[in-house]
Amino acid sequence: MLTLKFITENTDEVVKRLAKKHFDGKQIISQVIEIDRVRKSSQTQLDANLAQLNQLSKSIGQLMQAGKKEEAEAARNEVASMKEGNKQLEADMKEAEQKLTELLCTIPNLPADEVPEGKMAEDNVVERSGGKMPQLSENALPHWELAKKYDLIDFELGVKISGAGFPVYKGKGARLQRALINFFLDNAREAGYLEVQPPYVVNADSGYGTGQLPDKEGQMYHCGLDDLYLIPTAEVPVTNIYRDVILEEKELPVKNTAYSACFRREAGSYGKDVRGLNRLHQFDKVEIVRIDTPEHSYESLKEMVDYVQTLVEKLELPWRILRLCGGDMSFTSALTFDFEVFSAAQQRWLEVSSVSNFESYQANRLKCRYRGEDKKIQLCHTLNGSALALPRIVAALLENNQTPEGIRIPKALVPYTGFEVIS
RNA sequence: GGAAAGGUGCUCGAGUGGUUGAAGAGGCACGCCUGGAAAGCGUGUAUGCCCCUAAAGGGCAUCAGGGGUUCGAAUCCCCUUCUUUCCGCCA
Repeated sequence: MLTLKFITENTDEVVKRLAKKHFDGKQIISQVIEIDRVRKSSQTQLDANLAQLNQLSKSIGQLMQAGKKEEAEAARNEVASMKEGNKQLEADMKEAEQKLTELLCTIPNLPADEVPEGKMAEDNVVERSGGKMPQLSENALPHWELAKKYDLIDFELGVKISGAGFPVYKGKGARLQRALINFFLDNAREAGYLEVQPPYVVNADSGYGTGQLPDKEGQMYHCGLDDLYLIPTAEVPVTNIYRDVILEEKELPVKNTAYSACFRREAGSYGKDVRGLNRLHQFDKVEIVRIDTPEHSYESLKEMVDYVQTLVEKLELPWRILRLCGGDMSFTSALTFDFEVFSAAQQRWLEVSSVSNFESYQANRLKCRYRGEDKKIQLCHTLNGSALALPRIVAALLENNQTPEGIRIPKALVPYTGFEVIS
């Protein structure tokens, strides 16, 4: 969430910038400022009262020791009567605090200046693109047909075991998954990221820290008995490593990478979007996460985007990078670049990565801070990106590389798969 | 799952109702000492919020989290949670 300090000091700017995300913040922000005023005044009053109480209590101790029982008794009565008024003040303050966080959680992050205007996906700007568009024959198959033909993925079996969106990978299909995961992790490590293996279920505090809770609760699977959530991305457990942490400036940027299975309920999705591997309830992904200083975070973002580009290039896929417009970017992001690869048989672009700078929006919830060279403590910037999500990469690989002799595996991946062709 | 013991600052560790935000030790930072280093000596070493704000200063809260008893709680009581040990179960 945005910091109160920034909102109160830059009210007009905040309202103006939120408009780019098509969020009308005028009313809610004036509400925030008003409630903050209430909070401050009740705290000032309460603190003053408590100071007086503390003083009196101390004097009672001294009077008792000095044997002045009657004076002590008088002071005791005085204190008792003062306490009543404090209860109301305390309640006011707590209520204001709670209301404030609730409201702040409903305000999205401010888009960076570089975010293009726009309402929807069509308004995103193509940043750059590369790779060679494959020329497929007339009878080219979509990946779900190919998966069946070569017995790589069994969607029906997944339905039997769990439900739609939980495919079973088999044989070379399963080995391809494993190869991609290792390929991505090795590349990330070589690029300087520390590999971590996080838990796949998280508590509510973690969900709240990265912004999945409270508003996106319906997108996560929830284990009611233990009140734990299945992670929708490794971003959640990995970023939460740094919840309530004060880092030293010289430790930054922190660079972590993690493979995890990801679980998403995807309520409300339908049609061609969910065909085959296009949208699943469980999928594999390697994530990269960075914690950085405000001064360096955009440099980090650039490095991350460049890094992801090397992956799609090594996989020899036609790719493009989109700079998301204000209307299409996520609630918590300040600037996002999406990577898409072209799925030749489906004749459509598939999103395989989303690389974002959240600036201090996540860090404020996480209380992830750093101590600068000047000893001052301030919020970090957090960033993350997929590097990469597997299913749509697999879809594009299968479709684009189909030949009469079978499906060709890109060179860079062969050491990982142990085979050059799926036939 | 059953039983027991615990959770104190960067770390270890003292502290069972009254100037305890917290002894002591270690670590770390700075200074002195030194040709340099070690040792030694000295100083400093939490976070959030509020008041004031230029700085300085002051106040409140925080000894796992929440609630309670009390004029006063790290210290007593209740709930939650986590850790450790033993038993049970088990990849």
